[in-house]
Amino acid sequence: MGKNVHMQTFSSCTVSLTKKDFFDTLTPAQKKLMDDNTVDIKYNKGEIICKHGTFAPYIIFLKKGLAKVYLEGANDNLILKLAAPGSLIGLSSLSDDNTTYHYTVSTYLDTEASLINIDVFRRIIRENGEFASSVICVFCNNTLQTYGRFFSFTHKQLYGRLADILICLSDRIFYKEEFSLNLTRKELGELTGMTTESVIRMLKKFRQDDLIEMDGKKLKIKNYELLLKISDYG
Amino acid sequence: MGKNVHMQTFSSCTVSLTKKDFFDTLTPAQKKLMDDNTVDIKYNKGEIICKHGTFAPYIIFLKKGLAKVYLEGANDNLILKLAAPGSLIGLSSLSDDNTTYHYTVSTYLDTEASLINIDVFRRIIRENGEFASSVICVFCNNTLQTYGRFFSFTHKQLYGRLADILICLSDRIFYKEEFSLNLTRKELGELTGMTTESVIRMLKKFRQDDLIEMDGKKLKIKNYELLLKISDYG
DNA sequence: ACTATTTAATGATCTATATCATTATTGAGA
DNA sequence: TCTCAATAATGATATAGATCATTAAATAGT
Repeated sequence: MGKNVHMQTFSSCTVSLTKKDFFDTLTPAQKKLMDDNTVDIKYNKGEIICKHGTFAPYIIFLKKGLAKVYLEGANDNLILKLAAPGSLIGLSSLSDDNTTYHYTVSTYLDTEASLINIDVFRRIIRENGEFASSVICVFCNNTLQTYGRFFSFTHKQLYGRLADILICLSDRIFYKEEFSLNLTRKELGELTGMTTESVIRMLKKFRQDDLIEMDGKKLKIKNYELLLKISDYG
Repeated sequence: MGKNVHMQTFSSCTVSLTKKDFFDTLTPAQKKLMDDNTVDIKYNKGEIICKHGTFAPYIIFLKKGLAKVYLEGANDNLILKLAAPGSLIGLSSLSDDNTTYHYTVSTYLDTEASLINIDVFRRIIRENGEFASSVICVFCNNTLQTYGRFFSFTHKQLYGRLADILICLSDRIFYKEEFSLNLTRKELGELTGMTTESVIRMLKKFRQDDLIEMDGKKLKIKNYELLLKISDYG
């Protein structure tokens, strides 16, 4: 009976699950208002969508592709999360007193995004309680995810963190156990908080232990269960 | 000209600044509704206010005292933040599909809290856009703080993290440079993600370098500027 | 006031992971 | 097809910080 709530449930997975019905709470008038104040933009792989510290004129809704949300350090970045289609980016700029972007976002793949005027977004939050609740829901999910990631980073070691990410990529981004890895080892390192060299070594270990199979950019998870156990164990 | 936005601005400080006017957006009727569905409770030092995984009937508003919000690990905890008077706790349980507390909260000092019925809280969010915006604002601040902390944990070493916390205690909790340290070394360790022994060693180092002065539970910051530099440098 | 328990302090080791140095491989542009 | 730059791979070494072991001091309970 009941679900066992335990630290083991924390994962450093970085992707919130998609909310398809996010804009369904809008009235037709609000929908129109938003549409009139939104532009759709296509980005090539590797382009920057928004830059930490710049003024935030939009909330960004990711329609297609894949992006990383990160903090820039002196030498290395800290990836806060991967943004898959359905993600809202820039919500933390909704605060009235802090209207800049609080992270940099750039694309991994060719990406399409809707840029929604932030003042209109704010106005609709004030007008429409259901919509406001949805936004709060997104914040809740982001918060939980960040906490889980935080726990992983402080309590798991490299094996566990890398296992986390592989599971995350499989479960939440590519939706299958075999996928083409578009991330470099360096980027995997940024996602897991380890050096490139360590990523390489850990991946090798995983391959030797028959947990995964790699061929060029193709990666296949061979022993999902054990990988999950490694993620849990730390 | 302009403010230089840089990673150095990240701190592992754990306290959001107080929002005094949080409930000012409520109409008299909403204020009454909330009051009728709120109980005020006093907790002794060391008591648990809410436990990770239990159902969340309340949003907790901290009126007096000091509490820690943390995740329980097998051996050690991860303190997510310190809650000073003015803090709202349990907001992440507002999400409709996840109505449990996502962390444990216990008190450091004798503490007073208002427990606000969560359904009433939800209802008022839907009814009152201004209030919803304020809640979103709190989420924004929490998010920023968590990101900063995350950055510190992954990019700074022990010196920097301990410096962060001392500055935080001074600036945001006690509001002066000399204060009585109510936290044990173990708790400081949980706040900074290091072992008790390391806290002790770092504190000793700080004392030797004439950054701080300690006498029993009294702690005095002697060289605030340099401490800040250490926090920045990492 | 006296024991028992918790907390603090300190030194000696150990280890996970970073750092450094080098070579191999891949991919992109001319 | 060749060249240059980026990425990947691998071994050797260094180190921050954890872990372990012990003693000292402080706090609490009887």
